[in-house]
Amino acid sequence: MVYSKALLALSDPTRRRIFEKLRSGPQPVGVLAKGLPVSRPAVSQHLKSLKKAGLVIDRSEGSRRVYRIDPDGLGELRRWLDQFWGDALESFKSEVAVKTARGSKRP
Amino acid sequence: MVYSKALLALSDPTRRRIFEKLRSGPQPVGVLAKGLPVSRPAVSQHLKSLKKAGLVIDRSEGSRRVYRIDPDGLGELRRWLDQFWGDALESFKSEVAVKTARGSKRP
DNA sequence: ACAACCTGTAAGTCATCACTTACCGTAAGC
DNA sequence: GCTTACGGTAAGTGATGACTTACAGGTTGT
Repeated sequence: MVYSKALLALSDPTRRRIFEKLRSGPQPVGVLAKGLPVSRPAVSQHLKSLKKAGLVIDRSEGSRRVYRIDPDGLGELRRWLDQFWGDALESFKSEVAVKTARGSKRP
Repeated sequence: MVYSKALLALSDPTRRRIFEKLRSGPQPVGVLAKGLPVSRPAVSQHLKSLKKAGLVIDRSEGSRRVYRIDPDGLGELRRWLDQFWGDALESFKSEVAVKTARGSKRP
C-alpha cells in the first residue's frame, strides 16, 4: 500500500514543487531548496516524506545528498489509478451521450 | 490545475474508500455511507470535496442523489502522472544496473 | 587541527481539516 | 393535509501536519 503514502505525499503543494524539480534530473538538497519559499530544513522534511512514500531515492555523494525520482512508487500509483480508469469509462459510456447533447460542460 | 485538487482529495483514506466504492457503479449517499466508520454527513462533505476535485458527478434521482466517478479529473491526474513517468525512466536507466546487481531491494 | 560548508533532527507554534451533533429543505407515501 | 425517508449545511472540537529556529553530525579544504 505504497500508493496511499504516495498520494498523501503528493497532496502537498510544496512537496509537489520539489518532486517536479527532480524531473530535470537528480539534485542535492541545497539546490532544491533554492527558489522555494520555505526554509532548507523544511525541504529536508519533505524529502523524508517523499522517500518514505517510495517516490524518491537519496544517494550520498561526498558532502552532499543527491535525490532522484524513484519509479517504484510512481509505478504503483499509476497502477492504482489505471484500476479506476477502466471502470470509470464503462460507467461513463452510457452517460456521455447526454452530456455532449447539452453542450459538453456546465453552463 | 484540477490535478492538485484531485491529489488533495484522494490523500484522505475515507475519501478513497468512498471513491473505490463507486468503482462498482453509481450509488446514492446512504448506500455509500453504509459500512463506513463515519457518519452520513461526513460522507456528504467528502463527496463535496470529490466533486470540486472533478472526481465525481452527482445526479438527482427522485429523492436520492446518485454519485458516479467523473473520468475528467481522473484523466487529468493520469496525464500529470505520465508526465513524470518518462523522465523518471530516463533518469533511472543509468542506475538500474547498480540496483539489480546488489539484489533488487534493500537487505 | 581548525574552519567552512552541506544536511538531518529536535522542539515548539499555528493553521488546516476530518469528524461530530443539530438543524433545514425536499421528495415520496399514508 | 401530515409523516417519514434522504441528503446537504452550520457550528464547534480535536488532531494532524507544515513551518520556523536552534542544534548536531559529517565532509572538504587550508
